Amino acid sequence: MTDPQQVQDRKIKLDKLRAMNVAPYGHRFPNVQPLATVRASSESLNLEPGQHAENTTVRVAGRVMLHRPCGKLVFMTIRDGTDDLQIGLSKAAVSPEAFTIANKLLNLGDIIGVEGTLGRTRTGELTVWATSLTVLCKAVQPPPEKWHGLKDVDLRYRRRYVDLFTNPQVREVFKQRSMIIDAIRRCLVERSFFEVDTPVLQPIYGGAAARPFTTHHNALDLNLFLRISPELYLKRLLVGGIERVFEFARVFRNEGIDTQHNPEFTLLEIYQAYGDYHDMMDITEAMVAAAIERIGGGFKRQFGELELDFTPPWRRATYAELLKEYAGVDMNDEPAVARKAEELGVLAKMKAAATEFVVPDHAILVNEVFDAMVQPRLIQPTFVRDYPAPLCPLTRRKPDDPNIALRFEAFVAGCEIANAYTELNDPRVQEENLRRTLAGERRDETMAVLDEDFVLALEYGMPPAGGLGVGIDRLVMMLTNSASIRDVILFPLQRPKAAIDEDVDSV
RNA sequence: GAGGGCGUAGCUCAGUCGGUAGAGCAACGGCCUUUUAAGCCGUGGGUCCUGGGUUCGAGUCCCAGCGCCCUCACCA
Repeated sequence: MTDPQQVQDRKIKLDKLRAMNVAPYGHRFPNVQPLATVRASSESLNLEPGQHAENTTVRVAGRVMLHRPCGKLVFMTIRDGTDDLQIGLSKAAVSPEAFTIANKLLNLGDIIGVEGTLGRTRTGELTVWATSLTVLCKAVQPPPEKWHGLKDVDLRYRRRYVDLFTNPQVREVFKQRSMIIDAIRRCLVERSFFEVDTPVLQPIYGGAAARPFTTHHNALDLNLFLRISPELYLKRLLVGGIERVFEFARVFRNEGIDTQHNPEFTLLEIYQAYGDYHDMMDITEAMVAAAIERIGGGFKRQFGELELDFTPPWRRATYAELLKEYAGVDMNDEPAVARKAEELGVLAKMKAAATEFVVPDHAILVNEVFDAMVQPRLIQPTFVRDYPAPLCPLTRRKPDDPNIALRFEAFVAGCEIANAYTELNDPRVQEENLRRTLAGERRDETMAVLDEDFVLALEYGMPPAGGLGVGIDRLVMMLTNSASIRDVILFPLQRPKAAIDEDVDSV
């Protein structure tokens, strides 16, 4: 396939540079100052418009975003990871080669290094007046349009590198993502939590209800799963005496993709020995507060049309209270729940979806009513605790009420961002629960099996503990006002284009 | 899985009733010493997502497919 005309033009310039003995792909360019630093430090110079400070040598580097040749002057705007800054290059002040390069051989998207002095133009624009110019990288692909940037959503994800250097607000979201994760990590370390890495490749998967990805190890001739959760390994570490443990776990779930689900995502899991789910609520609030303090913008934040208020403490309510409040029914009033479900058309919907329809029991109906009437209205950060036990078969029951599970979920903007339990540590009960759950699962090629080593670990003794999972991507969405999970994941999964598919097949 | 929308130059987008494929930016050549999405003069650039069909004639209408987005469903 022949190159587009603009790529050909740029390759011609590449050859012209080489003919001038100029390396189009440069090397080390030491001692550069970030553009934001240059801008900040220029304040103290109090430069007047038109003024030029001869004794202020700076070295900067960046990508050419705008290029304005103007006779015997060339103005450029370059961008680095911190800021944009204008470069001015006068024919009288640089070598003839440098002027030719700047005037004729540079294109938008090239990366250059500049040494020069600081000044302001007549209109007051801070400018590095170049004394020398170094080509650091000639770009052969043209960047997107300078005003609108890269808009095509598909291309933005497939070529995130272009998205990042053309759309600064995208870079800002990922910078905030990094700061959020760092703030959470520090918050946990400060509380004596211990960060670990547990296996991604697992011979037996567990810890959540989700379909896994499968893979294979050649040397061991072993089928493996990509983890759907780190839970069973982190609990082994509780047995091992790591009493406060966490992992930022990349997990993989072989399920649908939408604005809140990506096949791989980051799940923070935390376990605290001798604690329970109340401790996990405190930690959730503390982590989110630390994250917000780091990225700034305050506890009251815009999310789409909504204004969210993350000021701790968040509302803590029981499942039953919220059901009463939003659906107007008593959780234990079976006829009332059934009537409500009927009103909502839940049964009809379930009949339409199910292959073999089984009359749902009370807990299922409660759950349907909750999902339809309560969850979408949990806009402000809310902890929902004490779930109906049948909905959480693996969870410890409330000591004085076996119908209640010691679990909470945190919702923001109607979206689940955290899930926590007072963990079960009786190996016999845990094993029974696991077996019962597995028996109820549909048989297929990726069927879950009982992790007997996990049960063995519990038999050695796991301290009572609180456990928490936080959907980091969703939390980042909320805090950065991003509508789609793909906007907070650098390289979300996209179906490859046909040509790429062929390449894979031919290998 | 169902419904809806989108796919045209490197990028952002127009394209009327079916009648020779358009603009801005970018690119190329020229002019210009204070520009700010610089300006002026000139030039080149198209698998109109793919494949069929209807038609004298299809970017436009029909069918099928591919990719992406949205809503719903599924999935915790």
